Amino acid sequence: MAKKAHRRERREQSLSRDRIIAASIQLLDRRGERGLTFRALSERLATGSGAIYWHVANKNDLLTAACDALVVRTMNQTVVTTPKATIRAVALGLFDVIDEHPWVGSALTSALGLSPIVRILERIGQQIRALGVADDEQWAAVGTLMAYILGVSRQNAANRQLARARDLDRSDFLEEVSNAWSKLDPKEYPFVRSVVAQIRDHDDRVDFLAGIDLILMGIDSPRRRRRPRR
Amino acid sequence: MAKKAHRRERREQSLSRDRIIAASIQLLDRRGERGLTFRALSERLATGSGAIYWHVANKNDLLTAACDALVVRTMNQTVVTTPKATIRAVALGLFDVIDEHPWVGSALTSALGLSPIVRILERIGQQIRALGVADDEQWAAVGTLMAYILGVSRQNAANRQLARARDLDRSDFLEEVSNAWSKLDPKEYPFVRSVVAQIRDHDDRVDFLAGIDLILMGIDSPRRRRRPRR
DNA sequence: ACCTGAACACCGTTCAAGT
DNA sequence: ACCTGAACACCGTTCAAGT
Repeated sequence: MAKKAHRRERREQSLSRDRIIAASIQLLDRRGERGLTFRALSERLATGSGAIYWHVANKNDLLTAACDALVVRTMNQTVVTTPKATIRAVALGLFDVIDEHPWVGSALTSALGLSPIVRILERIGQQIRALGVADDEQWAAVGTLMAYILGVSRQNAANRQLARARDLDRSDFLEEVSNAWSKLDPKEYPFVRSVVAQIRDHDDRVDFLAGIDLILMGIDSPRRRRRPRR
Repeated sequence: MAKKAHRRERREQSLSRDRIIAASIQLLDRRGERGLTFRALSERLATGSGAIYWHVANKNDLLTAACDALVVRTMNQTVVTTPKATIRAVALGLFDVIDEHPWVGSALTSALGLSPIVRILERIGQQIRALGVADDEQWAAVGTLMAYILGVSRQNAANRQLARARDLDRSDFLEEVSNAWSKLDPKEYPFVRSVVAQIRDHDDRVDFLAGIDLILMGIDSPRRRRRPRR
């Protein structure tokens, strides 16, 4: 008599950091942020939960690594042309990854000085330099763009997740939001009520790029008080 | 013989949503995001964990409510003067609350259409209107500012938390980041390496306001191609 | 109407023990 | 060196039962 009636078939590939990260991305995509679990992961990888800790420090490390993998992929996909076009491409690339993988948005906050953020800073920074922005203003410019890109992308992703959680598609969701906003007290919320119409049929990606252009315009326009003649 | 040797003294005040929210804020401030627990909360409020569910739908509801309480307070504290000054004041107010209560940053993402976000949109929107921005461009302007404010504040808060977790003060933390960045490959990371010096002695609040001004400049500057003469 | 607290179905992380 | 899986110390949420 065999010791175990039906032993689990052993995984064919041996465990590795990369395989763990790939499985994590799948889990996060398919089941959301709360779907990434050491139990779910070890089941999917046909291993013990403790084995994962041999390749990965902890859950946070795992999340950052998954994030970084996607950021690297995105950066490699954007072609470098003129500075402004490149900035737009990087921005849109990040917007789209976060739209597709909403968990990237929240994970990306975690640590300045950590690789995914640094990669993005570098990419944008090089373009800001190419634009001829003064040395001592480069940091502010890059920081502003960075904050904007992550800020909008994250908010967009949050909305999508909210919609998905309630089984609504994009337009149903916007419908619901604009309905809720229409019911606000017009005395207390005149502005929000006045943009209800705009909310309903706006295009997130277009708005996003409009904001980028707004910031690029600010970067380009003369600092200080008076405008130098051209 | 008494049934219980030392019965727990009963709370003097009866439970209420407000008291629960106040206690949650304290817990979040003192012990961080992971310190908000129904068990910790019920102990602090001298009640059963289930009792809290009578006043609050679930943990997410609780988090949003705590968030909203602080946003309301902040909005009430900012004085309205000129449009741009008001925008700066609102922005700085939010920056500071999030700096002081880092968990507000992450909780604020959650839901468009939910009160704290709507409150902020309204406040900024009214100023954008007062600036005379065209109707169909107001939404983009407000959205950009909003994303920027939340984006930077959140990143700042994340850094502070990271520093606190490692028992470093601000300058030690920046020291560490700039050290790490100095070690990056200069061929791969020329930009990041060139701004290492700026990172070390920059003032977050000043940079933050510089970004706001950058965006306000963009909002003010003529759209389309050509500049109208003044 | 409001509160209690045990019970349920989960977590991340550790670690002695195996190969 | 790498893996196993039980054990530990937690979670959020529910719910019969109490007042």
